Amino acid sequence: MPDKANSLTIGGLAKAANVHVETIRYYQRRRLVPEPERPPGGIRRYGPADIERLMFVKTAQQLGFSLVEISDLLQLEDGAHCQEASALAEHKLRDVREKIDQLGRIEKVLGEMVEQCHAHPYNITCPLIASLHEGAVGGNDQRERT
Amino acid sequence: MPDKANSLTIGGLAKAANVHVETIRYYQRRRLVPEPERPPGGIRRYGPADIERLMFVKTAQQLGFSLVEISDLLQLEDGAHCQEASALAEHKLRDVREKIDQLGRIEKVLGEMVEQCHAHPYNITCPLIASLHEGAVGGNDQRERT
DNA sequence: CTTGACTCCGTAGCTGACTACGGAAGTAAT
DNA sequence: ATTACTTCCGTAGTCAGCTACGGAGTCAAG
Ligand SMILES: [Zn+2]
Ligand SMILES: [Zn+2]
Ligand SMILES: [Zn+2]
Ligand SMILES: [Zn+2]
Repeated sequence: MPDKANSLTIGGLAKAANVHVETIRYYQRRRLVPEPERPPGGIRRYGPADIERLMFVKTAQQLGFSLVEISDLLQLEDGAHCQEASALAEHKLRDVREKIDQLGRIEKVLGEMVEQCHAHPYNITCPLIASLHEGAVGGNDQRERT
Repeated sequence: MPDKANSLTIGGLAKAANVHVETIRYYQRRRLVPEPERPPGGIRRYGPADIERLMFVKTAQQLGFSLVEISDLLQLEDGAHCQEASALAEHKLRDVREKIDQLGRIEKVLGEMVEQCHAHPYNITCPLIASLHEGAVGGNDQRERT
């Protein structure tokens, strides 16, 4: 019964998964989603499995995985490679926590700057601008790779 | 006495401000830093003011300002445009807080996934992978412009 | 006066995740 | 059967913020 199940054209699939057609094609080129055979001179059809796959990608992406990392995750899709999957997820978790820390520092500095700015008397130099001259944020610079 | 004050070549300036030479040139092209005149057929010289300016840019950048926003800030460098400067900073502060919120949500989901993964019995499908299939993160999607 | 480091300048490449464009061919509705 | 929408496919462009390359000119030391 693949006739009624795989009934979507790429446009329908795009709507169903809430992505653009070009995004699907892009994912196909990157081998993130499979590209079904096409009946010679005809049009490819897609079904629920393809929708699911696209949503997997999008969900992982919202969790901060890059497309490269997502194709790694897809290698583990059988659910049997718990070890590797959780290693990836833990790594991401560390990354996310680092970002939160850094942003917290930034928030503090920016918040103080804004506060000073609101508090300062009318005719002296704006302390917000002044603190940009002084150098403000402490914290790690280098971005990690992968 | 500009002779001894403006004594750095672009390489020295780069070292003093801890950026790459090419970055300085790039900033010059973007008009973020001034490009001093060059004695015909000679070499440009830089001084402390140029170091300061570069550090201003780098500091603002660490606070999450884009180069475009930084050139806006530089328009306000006289310290007299308190209103506009604090508006920019407050906007950034909102952006930073939004990012922190979103990352917090992600941290929660990822953390739960990892935990489940560590807890699940040995021979069933890894729940981490399973939750990627279900769709996980709630929260705003659309990225703002500017 | 040669060597070697550095400057100047323009242009091109990189990363990541798309987005746009253009022409041909298939498909659906009237 | 004509029109209008899609699909297919490849290539190229976008955004930010650099980074690399290559050839010519300049400068200071030895
Ligand atoms: Zn102020
Ligand atoms: Zn990482
Ligand atoms: Zn698991
Ligand atoms: Zn904003």
